[in-house]
Amino acid sequence: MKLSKTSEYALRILSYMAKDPSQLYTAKQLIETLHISDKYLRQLMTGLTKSGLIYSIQGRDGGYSFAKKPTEIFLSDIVDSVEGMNRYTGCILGFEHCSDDNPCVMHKVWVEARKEFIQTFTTKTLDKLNLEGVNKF
Amino acid sequence: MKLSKTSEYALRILSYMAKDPSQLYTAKQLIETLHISDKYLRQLMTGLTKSGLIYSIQGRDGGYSFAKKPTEIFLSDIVDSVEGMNRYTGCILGFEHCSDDNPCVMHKVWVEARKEFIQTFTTKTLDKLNLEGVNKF
DNA sequence: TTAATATACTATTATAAGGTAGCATTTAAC
DNA sequence: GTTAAATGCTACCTTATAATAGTATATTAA
Ligand code: SF4
Ligand code: SF4
Repeated sequence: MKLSKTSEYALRILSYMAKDPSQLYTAKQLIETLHISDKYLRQLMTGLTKSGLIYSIQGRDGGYSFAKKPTEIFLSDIVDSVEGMNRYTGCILGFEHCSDDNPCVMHKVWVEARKEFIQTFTTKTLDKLNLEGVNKF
Repeated sequence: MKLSKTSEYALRILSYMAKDPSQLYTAKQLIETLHISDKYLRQLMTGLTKSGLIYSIQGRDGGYSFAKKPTEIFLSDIVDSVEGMNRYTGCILGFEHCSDDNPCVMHKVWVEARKEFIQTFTTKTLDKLNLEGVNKF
């Protein structure tokens, strides 16, 4: 139930941007606000750009802004675009080949807990987050 | 929603042992059955022994067996004994200081999903796993 | 008492994730 | 054009996790 730093960063960045989705954000601004290391954030932003969630404008007065509306971006899209959601939705015991037909001892117990997790990430879009009145990113 | 290898191993080992809880298992036997690397498994077993979930008998004809009954071992006890459950129950965005009073934008959404996860690990004991008819460890 | 077969301990190595550095490229203002 | 300010790329470094190696210790059977 822990995400990688990479996914943490991506969620923090995009949820911050979602507060004012039409704005153009520079890397510098994001770094100072979110305290994420410079080059690592830029790598992530390039990735998010390539996957089509945001677009980037190079050159002077450049920056990043949403390519899709926050209402169209599911939390799972964000994780998918930086590392792949299947890293978290797969088997809790690390087995490769799993199914309801050939389960391990934990399957039943695990599937129940996982359901809620997957549900949350695949049905909640960025705008559904508690963006109003919160300033913690 | 992914556990470390360390926790994966601990769960696999103990759930395997729980099929026949009175038996004494040698490290060799566990390694061959579960395909976990030799020395790493032994380190884990030593840790599980020190935390009181199992006991070890040294010397010839030695091995490991349960110190507590599977009915008394919660899944969270297992994770706790090898690395600490708080690694998974903390903040999904990685913040240190969090509360319902000072939440981030994801808190509400996150807490719902986390609830089920914590519930599962803190209320299910080893014997509640699907031990019958399953041979995948 | 000796040999065989276990676990315990500690130091080292390997791998993957996260973070850094430097330079290239793009664009707008002047 | 030149310069300033932004993103893009690639190679390298650091840290934490996982895996391994070697040796010490414990116990039992012959
Ligand atoms: S059966 Fe389910 S819980 Fe067990 S290893 Fe497969 S996916 Fe994981
Ligand atoms: S408010 Fe909740 S979700 Fe947000 S950082 Fe804190 S614990 Fe995590």
